[in-house]
Amino acid sequence: MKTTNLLIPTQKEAPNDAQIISHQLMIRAGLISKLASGLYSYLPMGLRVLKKVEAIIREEMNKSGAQEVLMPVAQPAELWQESGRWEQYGPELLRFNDRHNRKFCLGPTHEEVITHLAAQYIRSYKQLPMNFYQIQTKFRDEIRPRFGVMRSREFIMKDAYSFHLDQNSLQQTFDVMHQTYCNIFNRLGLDYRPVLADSGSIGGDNSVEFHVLADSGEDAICFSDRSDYAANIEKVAFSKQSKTCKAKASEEKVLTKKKTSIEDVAQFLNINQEQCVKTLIIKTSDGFTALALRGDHELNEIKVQNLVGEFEFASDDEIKSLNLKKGFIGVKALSVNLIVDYSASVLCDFVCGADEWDYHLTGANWQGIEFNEADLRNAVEGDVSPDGKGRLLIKRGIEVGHIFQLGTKYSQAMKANVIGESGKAVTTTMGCYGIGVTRVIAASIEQNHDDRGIIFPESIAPFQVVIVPINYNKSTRVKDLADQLYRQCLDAGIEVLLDDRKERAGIMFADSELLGIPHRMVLSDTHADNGNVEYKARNNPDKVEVKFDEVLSFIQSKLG
RNA sequence: CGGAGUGUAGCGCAGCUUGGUAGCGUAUCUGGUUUGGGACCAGGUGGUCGAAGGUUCAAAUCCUUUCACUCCGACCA
Repeated sequence: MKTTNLLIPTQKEAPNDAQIISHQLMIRAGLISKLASGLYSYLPMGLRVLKKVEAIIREEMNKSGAQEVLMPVAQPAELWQESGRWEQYGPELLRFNDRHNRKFCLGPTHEEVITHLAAQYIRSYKQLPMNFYQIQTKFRDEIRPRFGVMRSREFIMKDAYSFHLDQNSLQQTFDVMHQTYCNIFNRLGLDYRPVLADSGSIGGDNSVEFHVLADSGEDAICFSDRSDYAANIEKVAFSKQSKTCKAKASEEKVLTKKKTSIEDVAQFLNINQEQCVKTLIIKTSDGFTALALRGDHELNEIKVQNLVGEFEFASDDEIKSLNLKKGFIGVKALSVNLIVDYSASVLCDFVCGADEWDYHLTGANWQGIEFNEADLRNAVEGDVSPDGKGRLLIKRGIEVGHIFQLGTKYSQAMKANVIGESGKAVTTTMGCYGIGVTRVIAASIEQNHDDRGIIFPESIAPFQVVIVPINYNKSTRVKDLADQLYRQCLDAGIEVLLDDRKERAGIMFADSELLGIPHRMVLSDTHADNGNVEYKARNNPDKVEVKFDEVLSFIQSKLG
C-alpha cells in the first residue's frame, strides 16, 4: 500500500492521559484513537496489527483441534439468570432493555451462551470432547479503565470453552491448550511465563495464567530461582513452619509515642520489621476477627476471603468499640478470634502493640494466647519457594492469557448433559481458555520499543517492509526505482508500504521508526549512482547497501 | 463508590490570583527557499475557553450546579 492512501495520523506528542509507553506509542503511531473512556477505534495501522495477532491465534487454535464459532455480544438476561450470574455480577455487567422492555446485557464473557449451545446440540458422550472458540468483542464496564487498550471497557478476546465427559478428558485438553498458548505467545514474539493462578470468582481448581513480563504490569509474579515454580503472588501458598527459636526475653512495655506504623516502631526501637507483629481487625459476616502478620508482610485479601468469606476492614469507630487502640493493637488484649499467619506464629521475643496508647511490648511471646494459624500473607522476595527448591524472585507481569478448569458449574446450572455409556445423563465437565487479543498488542509494545518508537516483531508488524524514497516527487530516477521495487515486493507477496508522500527524509524516517516496521529500504539519487539500495532493520542500527538487482532476494532472505 | 486533580485550536500548554480585544509551540493550508534525520521565511485557516445558571456595564477569569476525563484503592483477558 501507499502511504498517501492511508490514514496514519502520527504525532510528536502523546496526550497527557497516556501513562504507559505502549499507550503513548499506540496513540503517537496512529494505531488507535480514543472515543471515550475505555473505548478505542482501531485505525488502519492498528487494525492490521490486530488482524495479524488474530490470525496467529486462529491458526494455532485450529491446529489444536478447536472449532471456531461466533456468538452474539448482546445476550438475554434469561441465560444469566439461569447460571445465577445476573445477580452475582456487579455493575461491571452492562445491562439494558430492548424496545419490548426485555432485559439484555453486553457479554463480558460467553460461558452462558456456549453452555446453552452445548446443552442444545451435544447429546451423546460420543460427541465429546469438543472445544469451541471465538474471537469476539467483550464489554466489561470496568471501574477504572486505564492504560489505553491494556485495560479498556470494550476489548477483543479469544475465548474458548471445552466440554468433556470426565476430568481426565478435561485435563488432556487443558494440557493441549497450555501448549497451544505457548505456541501462540512464542509466535507473537513475547517474553512470557505461565504461572499458577487463583481462579477467582469463576471457580475451579487448576488455573494457569500467562504473563508477559514488563515493569508496567499490574500483577506481581513469583519465580523460584532454582526450579520451574512460578505463580501469581496471590496464589503463592505457604505452609506451616516449625518453630526454631525459643522465648528468652522477658516482656517489657516501652514508650513509643505516636509511632503507629511498623516502619516507625522498627526504626525507633532499632530492630528489623521482621521482628514485629502487626494486628489487623476485620469485619466478617460473623463479627470481628483479628489477623496477625509479621511486620514486613502484606495481607493477602484473597487468602483471607477463602478463609472467612467476604470481609472488610474494621473502621476506626469499630476498633474503638472493641476497646482497642489503633496503631497500638497487640495480641494480648483481644476479645475477638485471632488468626496468626504461619510466619508470625513462629516468632519469639517479638514486638507488638501494648493495647495502650503510645506503648508497645518488646520481648513478647505467644505463650498463653489462644489463636488459630493460617496462611494470610503475600509472598515477598527471598521467601523459600513453596516447592522447597530455591528462593522466590518477584517480577511484574501483564496477564495476557488464562486457562482454567471450570468443572460443572455452568453445565450443571444450564443442564448441559449428555447420555453416557451407561445410558444415563452425565453432566459435562468444562474448561475455559482466554487470551486478551487487544491487550497482547499493548503488551508486545511494552516489551519492544526504544526512544524512537515501536519495534514490532515481524509476526505482527503492520507491514513487513517500508520503502522510503528520498525526493520521490522530484527525482524521476528515484521514483522509477521505488515503484519498481514496490511492484517486485507486491508480486513476491511481501507486505510492503511505499512512502510516497512529499515529505523530507527525516519525517519519513521518524514515522517508519515510530510505527516499528521491521525492514526499511531507502532509495536515493546517491545510492542510485552506485546501483544500490540502503537497507536497515528496525532492531539494528547498522545500514547495509544492497545492489538493486539483488534487492528482492535480499529482502526475502531477511523475512522470517 | 471513596480520596486527589484536570477541562482553553487536532496534540502539548500559557492566560485565571488582581474581570476589560483569545494567546504560544506544534499540526494544518498558500507561496517561496531548502532536501539523508521531525527545515527556514512570509501569509492564512481553525476556539460558543467542558456545559448550564448566577454576580457584573463587562466573565476563560468570581460564585453555584452539572458533565467529562485522568491519577491512587477493590475487578480482570
